[in-house]
Amino acid sequence: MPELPEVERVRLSLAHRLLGQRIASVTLHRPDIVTGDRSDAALLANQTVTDIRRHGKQLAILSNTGRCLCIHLGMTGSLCYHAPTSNTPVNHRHVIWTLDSGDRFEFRDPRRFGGIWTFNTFDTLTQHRWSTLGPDALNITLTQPNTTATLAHALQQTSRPIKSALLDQSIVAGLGNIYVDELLFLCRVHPLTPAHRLRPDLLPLLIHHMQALLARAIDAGGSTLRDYVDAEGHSGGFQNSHQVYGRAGSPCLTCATPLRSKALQGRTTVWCPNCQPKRPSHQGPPPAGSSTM
DNA sequence: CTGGTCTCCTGATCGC
DNA sequence: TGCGATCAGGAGACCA
Repeated sequence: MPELPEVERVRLSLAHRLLGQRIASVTLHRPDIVTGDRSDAALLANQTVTDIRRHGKQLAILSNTGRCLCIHLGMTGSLCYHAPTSNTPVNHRHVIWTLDSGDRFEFRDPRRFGGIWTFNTFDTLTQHRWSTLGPDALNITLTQPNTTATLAHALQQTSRPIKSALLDQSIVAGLGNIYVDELLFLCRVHPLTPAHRLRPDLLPLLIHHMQALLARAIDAGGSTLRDYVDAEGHSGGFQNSHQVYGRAGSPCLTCATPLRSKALQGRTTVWCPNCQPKRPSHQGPPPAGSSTM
């Protein structure tokens, strides 16, 4: 479920509750979801939370000792904060952290596609596990030409469909099935367009729409399709703003053409055959005098 | 290198 | 009411 906007909402809501709090104890119900050192210390027992960071869809919880936990929510993972008295679902709670205050936060993950990785330092995490990730989707901006160039280069290197390339976390970290479909619709790009055939002058448009889309999704609290909630239990509202995701067969909100869908890489892909033709008009030769990158 | 398929799991939903 | 088939937001392994 969680893609970048949802994970960012979890980060913000968790930080609001957790920063400066000391973890009194940790209960590990399912050791196999933790990779690396599974000791209480590695899971931050008796430590104070100093920072919560995010890269793509992954979170890092840092403590005053320098240790850190990397948490990946997978499809159904959630990190929820609870007061001592709250009664919440007790199944699939794999790890429970109890704070000095008595409050607790829990990692639940019914499908167990998510997981937790322990590291002695945040640098170790960034140099190993996170080193294979591309730039964070929120950090690719037109005002930082190097981030734009990195993405442009990665896309030029592959003939895979643009949809597959954008889902690849080593090219850009944070996009998932929902937001890639939404982004390609906004850019009027057909999802099967070979990445290296994307016209260079479309890249600024792609980046512009990516930033705007993610920002709007974060503002709306993310997308809740089934059971996504942030650390304080709040659902998202952005699912009501989806233009194409989940709307296969329904009329395009722009031109009323029925939206098409097809499995690509095993993921349902939805697009408008009229707004996103195989050869969009704006993928023809650029107007004279237009800039290229 | 590529896409397609399968896999890890559970649960919601739909048609019969 | 029950039952099986189908489908999910992620991601890595494997095969052709």
